[in-house]
Amino acid sequence: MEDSPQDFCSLQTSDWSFAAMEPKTARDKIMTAASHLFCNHGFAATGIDTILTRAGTAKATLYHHFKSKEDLIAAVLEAEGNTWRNWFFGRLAAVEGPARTRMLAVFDVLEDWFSDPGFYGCPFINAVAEFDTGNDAVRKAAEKHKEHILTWLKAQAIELKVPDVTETARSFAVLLDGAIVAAQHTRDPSFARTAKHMAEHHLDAVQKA
Amino acid sequence: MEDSPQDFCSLQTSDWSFAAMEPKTARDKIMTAASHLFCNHGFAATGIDTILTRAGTAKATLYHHFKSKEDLIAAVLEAEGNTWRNWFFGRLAAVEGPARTRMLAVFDVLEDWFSDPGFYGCPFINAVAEFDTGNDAVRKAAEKHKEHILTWLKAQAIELKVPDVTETARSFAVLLDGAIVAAQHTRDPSFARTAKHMAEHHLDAVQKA
DNA sequence: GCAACAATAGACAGAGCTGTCTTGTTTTTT
DNA sequence: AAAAAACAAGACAGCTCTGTCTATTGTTGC
Repeated sequence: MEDSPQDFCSLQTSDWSFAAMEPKTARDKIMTAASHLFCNHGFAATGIDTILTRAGTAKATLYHHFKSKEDLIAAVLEAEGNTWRNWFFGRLAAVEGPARTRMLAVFDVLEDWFSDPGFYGCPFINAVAEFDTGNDAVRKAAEKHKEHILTWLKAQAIELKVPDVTETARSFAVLLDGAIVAAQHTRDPSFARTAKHMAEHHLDAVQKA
Repeated sequence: MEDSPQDFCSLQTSDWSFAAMEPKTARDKIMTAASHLFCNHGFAATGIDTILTRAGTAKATLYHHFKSKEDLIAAVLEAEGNTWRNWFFGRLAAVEGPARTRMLAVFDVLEDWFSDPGFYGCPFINAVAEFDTGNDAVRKAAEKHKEHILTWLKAQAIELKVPDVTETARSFAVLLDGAIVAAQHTRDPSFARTAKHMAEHHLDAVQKA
């Protein structure tokens, strides 16, 4: 269970996670520690004291910034979502070429994500898996995250002039989730390429029609 | 948090879960209760006493049959896996027609699963999401489950004479995971059909080559 | 009938959990 | 320099958790 901060600090290159940012204020230190622990050991399994020890802060400080553990979980999820989406969409915005190329580049960026030694799957998928019916705030946060991704996908699909924009976005969403879970379970980043091939097949099929 | 057994008993028609079997021995009663609670509220969040109350058994009985909570979790996962695979592959074995039809029928059966009001996602995906690096036995159990599915998929792919059996099986696995997660998050069973369309596109693409 | 087993009921220990509170110190702002 | 905010350190209450243990009651096989 002991989880040395060292092996994590060696991953500081990973810029897709809030937990990789070097914290300045005590609030950031708490968020960073909580982010890492929640994502690697689960939300329920991570105690407040463990977070405090890792963050090197006092308990009163935590409860000064967050009114409860649930509140902290919500804050961590939101921060992780923001950081990840900035990273992900930023990478994609830099892709040159037509919409099809950019849309398929999704899976190249995914593969980079999967290849990071600190990859632990999608925090939202993991959170919903843990709480399921228990925590509605978590479900809503995950929903919002997925909505952001769907919106981006739809914008690309419109540019691509596919016949059914919504269905293409949904298809890509399924491939995204599937690749994430497969890569998380097997620790094999190449599932991103498997998903990419299917995305190509899908676009070929709907565009030639 | 209270979780009336009634609303669950109304789902006793769902035969894909161990938790839907009517228990006879005390051991079964514990397994059934644990199965339901673990899958609906998470593993860490479910206490032993909660399981005992639901099962209506004594604590000593639980620790007579299982040496620890971890042991119980392992047993529940194995039972859930067996029950689910029997149901899933049983349904598929009953499908008439060529291998392609049977392989695509995977997603029809999935949609039935997703449509069950008691659907909570895949226990193995949820378990790995919750424990991640924490519990190796859980990872191994999930691996074994995925291996069973991949084996079945490969057998179909061989019958279908696709050029790359392994890659087709991997592709279907990604679609499976993706559909499960998407359906779990949105509670929209039609993601199974989205996945099915992509599976068709994939088979079309690799078979015409 | 009797021995072996399975199950019940519940007290109990030891630990961990969340969250509150106090007291003092450091940092920032004005 | 003075006032205000942020933080550290840790005791504490109240609860829940896992797992053990004792004492007792059914149930089954021989």
